[in-house]
Amino acid sequence: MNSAVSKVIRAFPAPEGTLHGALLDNLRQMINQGDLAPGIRVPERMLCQKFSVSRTPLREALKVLAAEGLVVLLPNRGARVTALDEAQLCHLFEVIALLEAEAGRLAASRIGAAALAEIQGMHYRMYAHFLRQELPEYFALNQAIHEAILDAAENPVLKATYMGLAGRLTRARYLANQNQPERWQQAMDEHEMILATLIARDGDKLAKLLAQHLANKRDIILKSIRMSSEGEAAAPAL
Amino acid sequence: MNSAVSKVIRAFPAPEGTLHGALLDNLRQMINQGDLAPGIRVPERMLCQKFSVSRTPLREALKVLAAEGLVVLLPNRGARVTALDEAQLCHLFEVIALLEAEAGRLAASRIGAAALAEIQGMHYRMYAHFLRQELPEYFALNQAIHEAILDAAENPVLKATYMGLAGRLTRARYLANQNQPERWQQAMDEHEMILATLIARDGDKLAKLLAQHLANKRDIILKSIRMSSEGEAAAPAL
DNA sequence: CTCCCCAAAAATGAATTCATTTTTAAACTG
DNA sequence: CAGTTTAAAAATGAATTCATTTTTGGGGAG
Repeated sequence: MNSAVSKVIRAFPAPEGTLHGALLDNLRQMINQGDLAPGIRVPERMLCQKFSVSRTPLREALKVLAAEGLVVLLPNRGARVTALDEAQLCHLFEVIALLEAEAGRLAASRIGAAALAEIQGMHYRMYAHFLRQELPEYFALNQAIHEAILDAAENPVLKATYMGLAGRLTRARYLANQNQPERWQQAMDEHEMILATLIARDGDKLAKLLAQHLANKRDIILKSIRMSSEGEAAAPAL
Repeated sequence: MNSAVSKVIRAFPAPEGTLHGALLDNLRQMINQGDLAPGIRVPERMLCQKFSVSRTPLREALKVLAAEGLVVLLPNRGARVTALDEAQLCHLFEVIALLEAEAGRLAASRIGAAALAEIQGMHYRMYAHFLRQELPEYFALNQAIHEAILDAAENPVLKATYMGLAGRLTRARYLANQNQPERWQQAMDEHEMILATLIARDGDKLAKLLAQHLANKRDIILKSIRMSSEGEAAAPAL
């Protein structure tokens, strides 16, 4: 039922039965939840102890995360979580908006009745969580709906690319949701429009709505960053 | 001078002084040149011998290539180069065209005089190589020009995303160029139009031209695939 | 002759070990 | 006492080693 909640964002699925695959999931989660602060050095030993594995699979996982842009590897100086400054965030959103708008356009013409019903169902469940102000559940379904639109576009490359970039935003988006609950109602309204337009199969309008939805999200995140870095001296990185 | 020739397509630059970084370059080149045929198993030992390294850095490099989609890793069963079938190729082009069209739109408004002159210079050098029918040099400058447009868009995320996807096409594009020289003239004409439109700073028109340019490239590659897999029984993979 | 089963060989996944680089911290100098 | 130098400690990069899985090839049953 709530299987969408535990879904992991990943462009290319790693083998399930391997340690480095499991490590990828865990490290992603740690980064997204903020357990690994951006910018600070991440000692391999510590992570090895935490996950009870040797350095070999851990280092493989770090290489993959680096290839995805979630961490940066400095030669002989370890890995650190990528810090997202405002400029990079805007760049990320510029591309993500492009991809999701195109996905909406494609989805409007390609989506089938079953997938449409599925999205509708998720939408109403999300609405219920919104009414009860249950943020984690709302957040998960929100992501699931956007994913479903990407699925409906029926272009695996488009989806994988989107997932890879969206994964880099997960942490920022979650923080913004926590910091700016007053924007919640507006986001919910936008989702109502998005669903209606998808049902109407108006691809161009849907593309515009999704792009605007993301632009709003971006502004919220930017405001949230500026808020949280108010007292700190010139450290507006996330 | 001809530094563009040796340029490597890579979304996130790997550390230079490390073995696994150098291995990434070498493996990419081998894949793009067809030294590693798609679909067949790639024994680690063989590659270790070839590059005179142990399996540790090699396996790290393979994990990264897998994350990028250039190879697939089957648990306990090794790595193999990803085979691009027609459907995946179309999906790739759909996304790449989207990205490059947007890059063109952005570049038209953001590019500076110096960068524009640089592109013009590359264009004329490319034309010279076209006249002399020097495919490798033409090919390298062609890529460099498309890269320069991405640079001019001034969005590092857009460029990195584009580079990652374009890298997966390098092999196919090179093969198509070899197989279909008669299309060369048309591609050259299209580049003339693209340059003129960039100089005129007509973003919308440039976006359309680039999308069309890529659509034509896609058709050439598809035709080339169908040609080369004529006799073979249902093996239209690249 | 074909198919199936099983043992030997080879390949992969991961831990350990070794070498080099970086970090640290204390001692020394001015 | 501040700043520099340097030696010890720690961390990273890579090779080696070990365990498990898969592949392969031969022998036997039908």
